[in-house]
Amino acid sequence: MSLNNETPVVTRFAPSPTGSLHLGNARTALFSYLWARKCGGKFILRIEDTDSERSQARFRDQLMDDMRWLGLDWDEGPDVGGPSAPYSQAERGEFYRGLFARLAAGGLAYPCYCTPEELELSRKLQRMSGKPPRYAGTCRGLTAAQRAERESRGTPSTLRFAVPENQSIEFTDVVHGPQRFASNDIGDFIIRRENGTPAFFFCNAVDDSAMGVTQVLRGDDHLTNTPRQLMLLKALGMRCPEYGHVGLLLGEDGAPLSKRHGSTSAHEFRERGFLSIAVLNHLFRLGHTSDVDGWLPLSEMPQHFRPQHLGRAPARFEESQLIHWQKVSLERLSAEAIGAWLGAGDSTQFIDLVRHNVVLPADAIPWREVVRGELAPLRAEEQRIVEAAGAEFFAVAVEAYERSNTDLKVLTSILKERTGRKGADIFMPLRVALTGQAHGPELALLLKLMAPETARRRLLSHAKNP
RNA sequence: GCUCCCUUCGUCUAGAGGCCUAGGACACGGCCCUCUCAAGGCUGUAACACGAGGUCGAUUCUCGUAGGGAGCGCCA
Repeated sequence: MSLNNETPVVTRFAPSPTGSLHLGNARTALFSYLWARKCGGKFILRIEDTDSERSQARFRDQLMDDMRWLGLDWDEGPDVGGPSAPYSQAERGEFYRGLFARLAAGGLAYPCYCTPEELELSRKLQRMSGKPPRYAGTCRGLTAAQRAERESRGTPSTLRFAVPENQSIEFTDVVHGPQRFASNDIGDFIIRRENGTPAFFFCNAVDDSAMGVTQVLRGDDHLTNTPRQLMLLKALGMRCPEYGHVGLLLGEDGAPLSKRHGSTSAHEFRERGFLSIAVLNHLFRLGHTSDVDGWLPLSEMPQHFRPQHLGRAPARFEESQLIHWQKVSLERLSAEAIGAWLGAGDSTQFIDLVRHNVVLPADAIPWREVVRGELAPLRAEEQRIVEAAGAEFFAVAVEAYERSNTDLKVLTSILKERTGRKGADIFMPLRVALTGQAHGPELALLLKLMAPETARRRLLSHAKNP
């Protein structure tokens, strides 16, 4: 139904500010954003900062900054506000308290006085006897008197949701299709921690519902958690959103994308100089197939986003593909934009010269050195090219250069005439001697940009016999 | 251990019983262009995890097997 534009689509991205924006999260954020934009719906940003130990303001700020960098702007969120404010869970305590009271009053949740140590032990025992490590229900059957007794002693407690017995929870996942789980496989879970803060299963579900979210796109790792949230919303009589679980993002070795794979956060790619639109184009096709193969600007992605073509299988992130989109994206930039991207105040000629030989800003550094700095010692391969040409060749080259007025055409035609050589036999030794490398931007322009004494010195250094 | 999910070229994937001698993109190789690289054009190598079952016919349906992953947390 949502695919037919019948209901207004409201999607959200709900990160917890405990680190920088992971690529996998950036991808689900992109998909959620695109879904909302495709349907003319709303995209909400909600900060899940209930874990005060790990949540940090600087992470939240960086998260929002990186989202903006990607261009994924939100209609409602902690900074822009909206009808469901506040959008930081740390500020929604009052809302949660009301729901906790309702659940407790209705006998749908109960206080649990078990200590973490007891729970740990219980889990260990269950695991050892080959059973799923679930909450044993110790405190579920406590009488009012027993509870009162513990309360009077000041025993700390959590609040657990009383999972209904013998129920079958069914739902249709947007990407996985029909799902069915048995409530008996699910233990009573904590919805309020000892310190009074709400736990993920709870606040995540009730906020989605309360904020009017219609489509929740998230990682596959939440699929088996979904029945919990569905039961919770049902117990509260709240509307359930539709859920879609996207395959996880893996590293090149097939293991979940983690630090040891190198860059894993949007921020790291940003800092290395990847363009946001390159990252977006790559993410757009990881676990999603569009009806177009080519590069798309963000503004055109919504119309080519197809929720029904979201992938179930986990996808590997390969940097070589990102680099492809980076190259394509770079080609679309003006010289001014490339200059700003390089960030070194380069001349227009220099920018035009190197822009097709550069993937990241750092790649321009060697060419800057070629033009106005020092050459690194030649590597074996380049050394061979120079030696094959011979000292005599460079002696002629120095003379030719003096008469060429930095014009490569003149220089090569003199060399051609004097040495009888042609083509690559002339160009390659010159390229290597002048730039130190066998590959690179157009030599004629490079020569123009070089200081005359630099070029002269480089040619001369090969003109003498060792 | 229990529950659930996943499995097409190296990678991202198309494919929803005959259109598939399995298509595209990236990467890789070759050719053309060219001083080189890049770009561009042409072109090549390369995949349905395995086994049964149903069907006239299976990449597509069913069931197993194997491999991978997730969940079972006072993390989200």
